[in-house]
Amino acid sequence: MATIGDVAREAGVARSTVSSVLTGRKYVTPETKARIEAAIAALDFTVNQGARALATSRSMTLGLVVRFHESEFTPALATYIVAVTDVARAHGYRMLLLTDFGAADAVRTVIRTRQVDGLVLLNVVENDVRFAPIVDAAFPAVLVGMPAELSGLDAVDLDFPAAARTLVDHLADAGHRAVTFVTWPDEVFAVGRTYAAHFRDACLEQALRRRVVVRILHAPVAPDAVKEALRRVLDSNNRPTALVVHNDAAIAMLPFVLRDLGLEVPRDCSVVSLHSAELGRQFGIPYTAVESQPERVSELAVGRLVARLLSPADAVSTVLVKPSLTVRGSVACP
Amino acid sequence: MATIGDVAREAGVARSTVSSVLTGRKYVTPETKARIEAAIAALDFTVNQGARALATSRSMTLGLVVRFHESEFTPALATYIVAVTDVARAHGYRMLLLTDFGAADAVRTVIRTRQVDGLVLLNVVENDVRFAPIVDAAFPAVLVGMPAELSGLDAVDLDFPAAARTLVDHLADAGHRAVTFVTWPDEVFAVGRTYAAHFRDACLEQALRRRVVVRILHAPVAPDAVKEALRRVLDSNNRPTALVVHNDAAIAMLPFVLRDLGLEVPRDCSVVSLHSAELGRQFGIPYTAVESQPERVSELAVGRLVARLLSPADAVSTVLVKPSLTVRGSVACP
DNA sequence: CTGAAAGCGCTTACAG
DNA sequence: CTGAAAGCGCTTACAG
Repeated sequence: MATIGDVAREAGVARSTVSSVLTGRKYVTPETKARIEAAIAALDFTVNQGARALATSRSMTLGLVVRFHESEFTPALATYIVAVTDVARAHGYRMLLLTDFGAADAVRTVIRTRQVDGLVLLNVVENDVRFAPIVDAAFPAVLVGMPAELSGLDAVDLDFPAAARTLVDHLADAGHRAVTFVTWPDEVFAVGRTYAAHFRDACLEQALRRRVVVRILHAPVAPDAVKEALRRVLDSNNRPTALVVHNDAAIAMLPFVLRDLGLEVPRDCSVVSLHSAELGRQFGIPYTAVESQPERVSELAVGRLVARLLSPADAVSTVLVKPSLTVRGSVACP
Repeated sequence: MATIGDVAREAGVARSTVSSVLTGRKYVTPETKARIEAAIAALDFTVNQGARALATSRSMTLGLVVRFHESEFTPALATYIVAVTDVARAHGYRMLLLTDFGAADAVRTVIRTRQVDGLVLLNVVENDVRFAPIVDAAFPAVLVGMPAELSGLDAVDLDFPAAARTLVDHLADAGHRAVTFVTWPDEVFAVGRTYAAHFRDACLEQALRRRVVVRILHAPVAPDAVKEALRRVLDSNNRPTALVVHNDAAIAMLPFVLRDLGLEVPRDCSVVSLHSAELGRQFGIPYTAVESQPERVSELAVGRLVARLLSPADAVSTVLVKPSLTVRGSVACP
């Protein structure tokens, strides 16, 4: 493996001059530069990133901290992982993957060993154990998902309250007055998934405002259990005229249940949903919906983190991605 | 951030002695060792991995090369990413995530910049463009998935031929003589997914051996298209008595189609499948099946790579994970 | 058993 | 504009 010294010798200059053209931080006469570039090409030289990191004390690497909660339904995780990594590379950063191994300790260790310049946290919960070591070390980080109010960290997420209002309005505008809101199981709220709570709160508020009566169903995510829960709602005498669904498992299973019961959308029941874009695409979920925007969220999150690395004193910010409604004709007048 | 020099000063020893207790490669008297450990604790010292990597020329980092093929159906990708990373950590390795950016160049660059000690390739295809730079550099790597015969690289995968034989036998044993084999669309074969071809070949061979007549359906993966394709097969006069499905999109949509047509499994049609464990779990796919084993495959793959890092001269090996059949009562006598 | 020295491959003031 | 020197934080022969 050629080193910067080999290149310098080949080009007949000092190592520091080679370094100048590598970093581009210093003017080098075109002729010298050309000679150095020729030497680099001839020797097939590539800078040793580790050595550079040691010299600059910047690793040009970000850490992606992923957590897995068994109780959840997250086929969309890969989309975020890949999107975040792609965006990071576009900014010139590599991505170190940190899976959960006693999350708080993992974060503490990676910060202290100086392996990464900043952290991206996926699957954030309200009072995430990963926050403390980051805040303690005043380490640059960005959250994908909303924390509780005062985490002191940058965060990016879909605007779940706005999404809820959009969906409720869509139903209210069509004349619905009694809807069932299918949301996540209690555990999801309990572990502090703010997307669940924020969506629910906004949904109920907007319903009140629009004079829509809402019943809440905390549906499980296990396939059979969620079907059974949906069946009970749809097979009753006072069937709601519409469903607002915020539960990926439920929306994936809903078509089965509807067919079982011989119900048609929107004739017998209107449906709107908020679900992951990935799920929607792969299962062709045919309902009017707001879908997650993993690419957009990832782009903004990494962009924020990179900006903070450049100016650490920036004020902490929270960015909410505007939801967009895709109308698919699953809503009719009741 | 405390350095090894700070620790040495605090403990009143030389830096090299501190290094000896850090690496554990040299005997140090218990008293000195205790003093050094106390100093490490007092200063909250953690070794700078980059500096260590530079000194040892081993990064203790593996690269995970992920490719995305739009045409595919891979909600299971995250499972592999997380599993591989977990296993690597258990072996003391960090994981650098490399998403596709002109795959061959990406691999070449990461090898030359010495950022990783070895590579794990996910989503391998038959004549993967990522092979050449690895073989050229004689770089340690392991493939998750089967390459064409002579890649010269270690590989680990589910034993797809054995899985095919198991499923065909299961149907043949129950007396089925005319089955339809639902497989991946042509593109999947065309891009060189060996799992598709290996399964198909073994399926057809075993059917011949067991005197089962097989019709082949290359089903698309788009939700509506795959439903339509299944509908045509199941709604015909000469409906097969059983289905062998190897196509995650098809198996996910099959229950819809069956209910639409008012068909019951196994009364009207038997079903066996090979699909991803992730899909099976999240959608509760109710059919007798062989499921992918992401954890097991990941464990063996990383284990193989780590072993090769220790003894680079080992013979190249191909490991096939034995499939296991989960019987769920979706097969009856025709 | 311990320590002084050299070196891993870079970058960055600082002279010239 | 170019180069010699020091330094980033470790490890590893090699003396003692």
